Amino acid sequence: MYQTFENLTEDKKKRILEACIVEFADKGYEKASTNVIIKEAKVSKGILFHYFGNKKRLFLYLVEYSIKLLTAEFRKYSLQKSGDIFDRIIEFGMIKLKISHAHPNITKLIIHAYYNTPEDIRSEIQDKYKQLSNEFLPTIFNDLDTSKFRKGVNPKKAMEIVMLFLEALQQKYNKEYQGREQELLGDIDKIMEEYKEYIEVLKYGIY
Amino acid sequence: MYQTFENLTEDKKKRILEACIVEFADKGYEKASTNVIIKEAKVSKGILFHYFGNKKRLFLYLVEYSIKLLTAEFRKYSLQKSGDIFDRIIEFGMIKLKISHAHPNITKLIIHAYYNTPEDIRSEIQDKYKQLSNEFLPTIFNDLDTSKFRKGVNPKKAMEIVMLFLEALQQKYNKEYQGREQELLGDIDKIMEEYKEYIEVLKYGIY
Amino acid sequence: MYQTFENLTEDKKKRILEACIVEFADKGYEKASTNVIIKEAKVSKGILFHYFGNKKRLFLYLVEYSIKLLTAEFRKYSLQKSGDIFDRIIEFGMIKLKISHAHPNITKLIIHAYYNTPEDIRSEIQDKYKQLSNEFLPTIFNDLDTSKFRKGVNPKKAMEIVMLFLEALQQKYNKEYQGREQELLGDIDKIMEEYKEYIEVLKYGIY
Amino acid sequence: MYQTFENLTEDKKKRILEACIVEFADKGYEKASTNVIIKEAKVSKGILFHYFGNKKRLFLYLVEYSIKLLTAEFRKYSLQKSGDIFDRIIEFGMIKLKISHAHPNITKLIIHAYYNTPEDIRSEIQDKYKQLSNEFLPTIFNDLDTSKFRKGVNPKKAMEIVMLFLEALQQKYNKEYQGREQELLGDIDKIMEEYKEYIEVLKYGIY
DNA sequence: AATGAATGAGCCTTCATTCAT
DNA sequence: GATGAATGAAGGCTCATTCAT
Repeated sequence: MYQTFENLTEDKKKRILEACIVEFADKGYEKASTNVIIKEAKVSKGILFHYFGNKKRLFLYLVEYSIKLLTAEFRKYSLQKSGDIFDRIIEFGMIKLKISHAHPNITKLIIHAYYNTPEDIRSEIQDKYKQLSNEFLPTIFNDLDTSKFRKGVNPKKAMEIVMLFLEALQQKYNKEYQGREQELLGDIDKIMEEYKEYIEVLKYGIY
Repeated sequence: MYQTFENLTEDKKKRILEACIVEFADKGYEKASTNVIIKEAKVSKGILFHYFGNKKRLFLYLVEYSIKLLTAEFRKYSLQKSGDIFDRIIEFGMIKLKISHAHPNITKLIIHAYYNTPEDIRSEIQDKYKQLSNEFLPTIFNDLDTSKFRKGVNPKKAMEIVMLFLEALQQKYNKEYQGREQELLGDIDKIMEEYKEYIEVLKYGIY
Repeated sequence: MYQTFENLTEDKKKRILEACIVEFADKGYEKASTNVIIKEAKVSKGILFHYFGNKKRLFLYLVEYSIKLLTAEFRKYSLQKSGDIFDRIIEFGMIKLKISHAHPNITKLIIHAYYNTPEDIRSEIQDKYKQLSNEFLPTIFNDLDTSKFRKGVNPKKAMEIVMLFLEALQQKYNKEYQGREQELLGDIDKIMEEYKEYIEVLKYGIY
Repeated sequence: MYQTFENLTEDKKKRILEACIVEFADKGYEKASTNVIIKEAKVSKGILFHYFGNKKRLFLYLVEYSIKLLTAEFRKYSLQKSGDIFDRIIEFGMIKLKISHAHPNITKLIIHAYYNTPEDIRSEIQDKYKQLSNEFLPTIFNDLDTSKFRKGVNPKKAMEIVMLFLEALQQKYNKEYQGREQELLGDIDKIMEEYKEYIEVLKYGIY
């Protein structure tokens, strides 16, 4: 599957991928138009479907591609294996923000795919997301030093709270900067400050 | 705006609203079809556009209507003004769940509108959401008894954390029950249990 | 169903019907193109589907229309109620030929529909054909005078033979004149001669 | 023409032929897809067109091949040269049925080709059919013992009637079993019984 | 000889919106 | 106010055929 596409010259592959990602990131799955894509990528109608079969599979491919790319990006930043869990979390959040900013369209596409998954590829997409968290959550929570936790605090629940909270925070920023993503870069310092402040409260609560 | 529609007989208004809400809740903004709506509502094509101008303004109207309706529902449950903030939050969550269940389509539409806002009415929709939270957040956080808060905990930030967390939790459940909303009812007790457990950890952290 | 179309002005209806019939008669169901039809009929894409829903239903409508038209044509020639069965059959065959010639495209469409029925409207089309034969076969075989039949000849089987034979003959001519229908007119006398000769043999056999 | 194909290894030839026959028999000429064929036959797109030029010539080749195959099959059953003509005809019908059943796809393809010939190879296909009947009709009608014929019966016309009738009968069964060809096998005895009965009437008529 | 990537016209159908009545 | 016929661009997708390799 997708073999034909993978074998293309780097240049053409890039042209097509870029056109697809921009279109899907911009319009979301339903409104994205294969016509716009082929025009932008300067390829024929037939060949797009020759590569990807149909729109759904194309989208699935893009999600997969995006996740792989983001994964690779994450790997570049090797998290400190030791240290305080909240320090790690803060670091993790910063990395996330940086990557988001380096690949705004990929990020947009991924977010879109997460919240508006086309019904009949939902499970496949969810699997891919699960893989992603399976790889990175352990990195964060491994060797968790629970000795500092207050008595009566269930470590598992505590970490779930932290994760849910991080997600909500990310989303808050996504919504806030929707349509003016470029401004996010300028505000990164401010954001990180706020971010740390939040974490500080959580940390204070759990320790 | 919408005046002609508002002046309709209660019966016709209801028929149209119901048809619209079901369709938009079911298919989302993009895929919702005005054809389906007019067929279901038994009105003519022309009149729908006469009332609402275009699909976008129709959707905007529905969002407004839904928010008003949910607001009214919330007002029925007058939160205890005093008492522990976390007790209030738990109560708030329960009310939310109950209302969600009493108006599943309205809830669906509202969630959809929040996450997939059509670009050119985004700010208008976001305004409406802001009004909503402006009315209810104070209800929860008013007369906040911060005396129990641990020293060094910024009450405002603490409450923001709680709110963000609640939102994330809601979303977690939305995703979990996507496509099988009816099962949520049966699981309500389990959900409330988990909900309380989470809150307990947060509470423990802040007090 | 089809009401909207039926209410059109005679002129427009005719234009559309003509375009449809020519296209379907010419190309058959699968290859007939709605694009060609709308271009020929000078109507918009949307309106064709507004009238008929989809290609299949359009075809079904045309079959129905054609059968009605042919039926009406047949009725104009009131078969002599009495007289020898074979005389009636010969007359019937002549009428058939004449009508075929007066409405070559309708005939073509009908034949096509009979032998290449699109799978999922097959039963509906077959029903319509059954109605047709239900109306006219009795006209021929009513008050059948079997007194002249040779002993041992099962009248029902004999008539079945005659009918099957007539059909085969019709088909033989259809195939023979395929693509040069206009020449059939010139050959009608010759054909009728041959036709009578065949019937004569059958008659001779049965009496 | 077709030389390159004929020179292929038996195995590859068979693979291609089988794939083509199944596809054309199943879908008919128009809807048959060369894509399906090459996938099934495991050959490249280019080579199929290299062998056969285009879809039409491919189909023509298949018709030719099928007719040759059926011819060969017929030859295996050498009709009794003498004996009553109607006995021969009954035997002929039985052979036809048996062969049909032994090669259902070939039969289907041939029937389709007969009734839905693509316009611009129509005459070529009709020629091939003519060859077929030219070979076998004499087999049946040779040494026709007309002594038993009733006076006044033109033997040639009589035989034409019989042939036309046989064709009509075949077609009647084709239509009857359209879409449930496999059931024909179970009904073969019943069919042969009916077949004989019809012939009996004809025979009775002519003798 | 053999491959299969590439083409682009064509397919049927849906859509929000307009406008004469 | 109310109707619904009419528009035609756009949708995803398929197809036989070509051609560089």
